[in-house]
Formats: sequence, C-alpha cells, structure tokens
Amino acid sequence: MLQLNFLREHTQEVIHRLEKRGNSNYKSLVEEAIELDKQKRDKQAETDGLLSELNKASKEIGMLMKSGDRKAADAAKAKIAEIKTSSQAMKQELTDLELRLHGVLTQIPNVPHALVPPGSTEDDNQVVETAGEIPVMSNDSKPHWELADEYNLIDFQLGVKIAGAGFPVYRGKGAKLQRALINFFLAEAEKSGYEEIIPPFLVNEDSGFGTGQLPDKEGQMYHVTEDDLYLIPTAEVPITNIYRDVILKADELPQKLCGYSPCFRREAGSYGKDVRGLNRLHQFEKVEIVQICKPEESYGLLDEMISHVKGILGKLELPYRVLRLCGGDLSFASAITYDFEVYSAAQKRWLEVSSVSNFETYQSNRLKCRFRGEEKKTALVHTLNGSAMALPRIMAALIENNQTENGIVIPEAIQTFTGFDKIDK
RNA sequence: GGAGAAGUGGCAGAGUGGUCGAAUGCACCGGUCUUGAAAACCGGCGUACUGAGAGGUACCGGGGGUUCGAAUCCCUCCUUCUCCGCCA
Repeated sequence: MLQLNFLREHTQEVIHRLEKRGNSNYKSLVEEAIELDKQKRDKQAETDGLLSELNKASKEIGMLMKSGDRKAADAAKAKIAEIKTSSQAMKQELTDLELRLHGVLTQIPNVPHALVPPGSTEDDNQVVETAGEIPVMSNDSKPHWELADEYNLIDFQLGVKIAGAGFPVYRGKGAKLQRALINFFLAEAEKSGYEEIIPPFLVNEDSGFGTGQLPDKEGQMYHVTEDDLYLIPTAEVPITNIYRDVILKADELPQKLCGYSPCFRREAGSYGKDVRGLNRLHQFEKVEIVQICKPEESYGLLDEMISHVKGILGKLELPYRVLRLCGGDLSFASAITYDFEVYSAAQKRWLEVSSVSNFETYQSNRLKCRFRGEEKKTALVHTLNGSAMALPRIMAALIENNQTENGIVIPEAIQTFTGFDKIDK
C-alpha cells in the first residue's frame, strides 16, 4: 500500500510513474484516494471535536454524581444527548470513509522505480546480462519430461492419479536430486548470512494481506475455507509476516532470512506448452531469501541478492540471463524486479527460475513494520525478497542440458549433496 | 474434542464503572555526582491520526453491545495455561 502522505505530496509524480504499468485506470484511483483522504480528515477533525465535547461533559457528570448532585447530573445528561446522537452518526460516516479509502488504496499498485522500462508485455523486459555457454545439443536431445520418464526420476501420471495435473511425483534419484538442490541452496544462503526459517505452510488472512496477495490475488491461492487458511504460494508470505506489527531497532537491520517451503499455486487459466512437464506446477519447492532493511540501504542489498542468485547459477553451470521487468510485467507490490532465466537446451527456451524484488515500503506499510531511527521517530522499513531458487525449472534445465549418451551428469558443486555424480538407467 | 482459569505498555505486575493512556518495579535514554565505573539522586521513557502550536482523538487480545462515561459490565471470536480424551 502506498503511503498516504507520499501520495498527497507527490500526487502528479505518482500518477506519472504509474503510467509505466500501462493501465490508465490508476490515475483516477489515485485522485479518488486523494479526495477520500481529504474527506476523511475533515470528518475526523469534526468527529474528534464532538467527542472531545462529549468526553468533557462526561467528566463533569462524573463529578456531579460524586458530589451527590443527581439533579444537575441528569440535566447535564439530557443536554448532551443530542451531541451523542450526532457523534454516533459521524463515527459511522468516518468508518465508511475509512473503508472506502482503504478499498481504493489497496487497488493501487506500487510505483515503479526510475529504472523500470515502460511496456506492457514480456517483450518489453530488458535483458541486462547474459552469462554462461549455451550448450550445443544433438538433434535427438530430449526435453526433461521424456528424460524424467526414461530415467524414472519423475512420474507425472502418478501425480495426476493421486492429486491432479501439476502435482508430480519425484522418485529415486529424481527425489534425491531435488532434496540435494534444496540443501545446496540453503547452504549457499547460510554462507551469505541468511538465518534459516521453516515457516508455517498455511497462513491466515492478515498475513495474505500483509505481503499483498490479498485481497486482489485471492484466486491464485488455495483456500481452506473450513479453517479460513491459505496454502502459501511462496515462503515470502510467512517469512515476511514475521515482521508484521513489529518495530525494530535501527541496529537490528538488515534482517536476513531464508527458508525452504513447498509452494502452492492454483494457476487458473494456464495452458499449452507452458505447463508441460515441470514448467508450471500447482505444487513446487523453493528456497526464498528475504531482507528487511533501512530505506537507504535497500538498493545496495538488492544488488547483493542479485549477486547471490548469480553465484548459485554459476556453480550449477547453467547458462542464464537477467531481465529487468517492464512496468506491465511488474508484480503489484514491487517497485523493481529482476527475473533470472536459465536456458533449457532441449526445449530451446528460457525458463524463469528466480525473481528478485524490492518492495520499498509497499509491503511494510501493509505490515506496519517499522524501525526506530536516529531521532526516536519510527519509519517504515524496506522489504526485499528473491527466489534462490525455485526447484522445478532448475531441475528441468539441469537434466536437459546435462544429458549425454551415458546418462545425466551432475554438476560438481552439488555432488557432495547428491552423493552421486551421474544418473543412469 | 470436553471442563476450568487467564489475556494490561519491552518485561513483570496493579487497577473491577468516573480527572486511567493507565500505579509500581525492572529494563532503556539523558543528567548530577565520580579520575572512571558502580551505587545514589533528578528527569524522560507506548503507537497512530490530527493541529503552526497549546492541544485534541483513538487504542488495555480481536470484533460487537450496555452506559452520560468501559481496561473494568454483557455477548462473541481468538490465543495461552491446567486437567481429561485423542494422536505423529
């Protein structure tokens, strides 16, 4: 959620910068928020004045009662009856205005950073870096879903039987490779100074709101209605919500946390080649990194997180590129996002494996996560997060790119985690 | 799941209808004293909105209600603790 005072003081700038997202609707939402805010504050002042009168009168009645002057007390009661009635009506109007304002504010996405390129589709994303050698594959190289079957690593059909499409069953060396990768990612995060967290995999509505999944993206999450809980779409949600309603000391920042979790996504509306094999799933595994920091250090830390992800991809010996997402591709809560894609040699396409974002104060304003600065005043923190990494597409690229006539070769960096250096039949 | 008890500021803990945003202690910050430290003493010490300021308003687990007035009474939900049951 954008901060109201920023919205007030930089209205035109906000409108202008939101244009990068390619949705003309935001201008009117911003203007509506400004107007509602003004009405709300006027109503607030009016209501406060009335309540002040009421409080004063109540105290006087109290004193009269104490001195035993019942008659005078009753007279005073009668006198403020009218004020009481109108204050109640006014309170109701104030509540309505607050709700409407809140409703509008939650529909306005974060303001894109100056570096974010304008544009509406993924074609407008900027490639800021490409690294690694794209392997030259023979013509009979196979996509990962065929390899997974051939080497008995993943059984997609079995998953359909047990749960449904998008819930694969990993088995044997497939399961071991997955687990090894998780441990490798966690070990890398630990080396970079992140504290490991195992969070709840279901969250309540407040948490969903705090990180921006609710109320807008309700349909993306699995909802357990019986208990009103949501299956997490990413560990970002529970981990960032650790800091909901928290005031940190300046010297406690930055906070660096990481965590492994399964991720559940309904992915309503996806179809075609995008969902083949491991490309898009309802349940997948991921290691997430999260930082909570002072505003002035967040862009430095964003670079640090980007380097962290690059380091991992380098060790996995996967060719990758880094994209700076355009306004139209930027997620709702993000100010700037860098996507990492690895090249999947047999599918001959780039697959997104990580997304690193700075949310600035957009999430912290919802979370009410602040820190106490130099002059004892509180200020909102910046929040950042990134995948490091999402498992399925890493797995897909690894087995496709490393397939040979005699099996699938495991990159050296993870051999200590797998306990084997090759997958064969 | 059943029965009972309880939820107050960073922590501990008073307060059961009326100058209570809340005693007191600890912690913390500033000062006096001291060569320095400790002790002692003095002062400060929740969050948010609003106002140029003085100040005003809201918040005592969440929500609702009674009342001129609620931390205090009522309803409801949540959480914690104790006992019983069940269980990885």
